[in-house]
Amino acid sequence: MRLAELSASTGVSVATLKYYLREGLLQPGAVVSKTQADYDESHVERVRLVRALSEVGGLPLATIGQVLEIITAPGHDWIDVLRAAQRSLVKPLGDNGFGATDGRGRARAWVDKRGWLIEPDDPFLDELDRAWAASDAGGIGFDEDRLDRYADHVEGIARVDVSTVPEEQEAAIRQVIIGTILVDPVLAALRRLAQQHVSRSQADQA
Amino acid sequence: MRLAELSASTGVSVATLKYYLREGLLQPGAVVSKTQADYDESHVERVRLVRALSEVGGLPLATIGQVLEIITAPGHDWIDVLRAAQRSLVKPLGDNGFGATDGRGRARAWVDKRGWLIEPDDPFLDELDRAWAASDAGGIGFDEDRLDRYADHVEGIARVDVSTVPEEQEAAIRQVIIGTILVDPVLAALRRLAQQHVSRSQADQA
DNA sequence: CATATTGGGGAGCGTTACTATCCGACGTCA
DNA sequence: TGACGTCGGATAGTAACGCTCCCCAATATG
Repeated sequence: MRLAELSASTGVSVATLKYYLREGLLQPGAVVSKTQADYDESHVERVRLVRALSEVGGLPLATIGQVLEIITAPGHDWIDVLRAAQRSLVKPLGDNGFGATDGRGRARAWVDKRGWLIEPDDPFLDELDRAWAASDAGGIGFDEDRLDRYADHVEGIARVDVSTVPEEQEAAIRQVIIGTILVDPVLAALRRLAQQHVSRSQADQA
Repeated sequence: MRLAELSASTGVSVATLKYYLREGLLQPGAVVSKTQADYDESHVERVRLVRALSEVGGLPLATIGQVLEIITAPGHDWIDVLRAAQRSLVKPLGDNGFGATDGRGRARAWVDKRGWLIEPDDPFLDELDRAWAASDAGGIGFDEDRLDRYADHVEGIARVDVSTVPEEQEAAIRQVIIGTILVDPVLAALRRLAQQHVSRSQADQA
C-alpha cells in the first residue's frame, strides 16, 4: 500500500500523513525504493487510533506520541503501566488559582475518608482538587455529600472498566490506556442523554 | 475596585482582563472617569467562572461567551434551556470518518432498545456515535453489553444531577449548564482514582 | 523515452489565547 | 500649579498547535 492508498483508506490527507510521519506518530513504511514505501493494515490502524485520540479524546499530538510509545514499548508490570499511562494524561497545568487557595488537599482527605486505596502522590488527586475547586467557582453547591453520591456510581463504572481488561499483557495495556481516554467521551455523552431521560420521566410523573 | 485590583484578587493578569473585556467575556465596570472604572464582586465571580470553564472545562473562549449569554439571558422554560445549553457544547465537528461509515445510528437504536426518552434529533446521539466509533477504532472491544453496563451506572449519576437542581429558575439554569460542564472533569478524575482503588483491592484479594 | 506520480522536506497559514507596547488622560502629592 | 506615576483603551505582536502548500529529484509507467 502506498501513501496515497493509506490516505484513501483512512480519509486522512496525504499531507497530514506526511506530517504524522515527520512527527513520529506514524511508523515509516517499508522502503521499497527511493520514491516508494509500503504501508499495511497496521498503519491503517495506527492512523485511525491517532485520529480517535485527537478528535474524540482531544489529546494534543505530542501527548498522543507519548501514549503510543507506552503502548508500543515492551511489557511492564500491570498496575505500574496503568499509573504511568494515567500520568501521561494529566495536563501539565501550573498552579493557576484553582485549588491553590481554598480547597487544597480536600481530595486527599475525602479519598481517605472513603477508604479508597490511593497513592499519596497520585496526580489525579490534584486533578480532583482542581475540578472540585472549579465547580465551586461555578457557584453550584458541590459538597462532600454530592461527591460521595457520584463516587458510588463511578465505582460501578470502574468495576466495569477493570472487569473488561483482558488477561494478556499487551492487550491489557492497550485496553487500559485507550479505554481510559476514549471511554470518557462515551460516558459524557451517556450522561447528557441520561439527564434528559431522567428529567423527562420525572416531568411525566409529575 | 480598579482593574489592577480585580487582577490581584483573581490572579489573572491585567492584560488578560483587558482582553476578556474586549471579547465581551467580562462585563465593563462602572466608568468613573476616562481613566478609571469600578469593578465589584460580580466581576470577580465572572472572571473565576471564565477561568474555570476555560482551564478545567476546556471550552474555547468563544463557546464560553455563548454559555455566559445563556446564563445571563432572561428565563426560559426549564427543559428547553437544558437542551439549548447542551447544544452549545457540541463540538461542531464535520463528518470526519468516525461514525460515518460503520456505526451510524447505532446510538439511536441502542437508546430505543434501552427505553430512554430522547428526541430523535438530539445532537448527543451523534456524539455517542462518534465516541463509540472512536472506541472501536481504538481496538478495544466495546459492545452493546458493555455500554449497557456503563449506562446502568450513568443513570445513577444523572439522577444525582437532576436531584440537585434547585427550584428557582435562574439558579437552575446556572446549575444545569455549569454542572454539566464542570462536573465532567470531576467524574473523570473520580473514575481514574476508582480504577486504581478497584484494581488494587482485587490484587489484594488475589 | 516522455510523462506522471511518489515520498521527503521546508516553509507558510489560520486559529486560539494571550502579551507587550504605546498613548493620552487623569489622580496625586508637593 | 506642576511634575510624575498610573490608569484604561487600542493596536500590534507572539507562541503553540495542527495542519497545508509547494518544490524537488527520483522513480514508476505507458
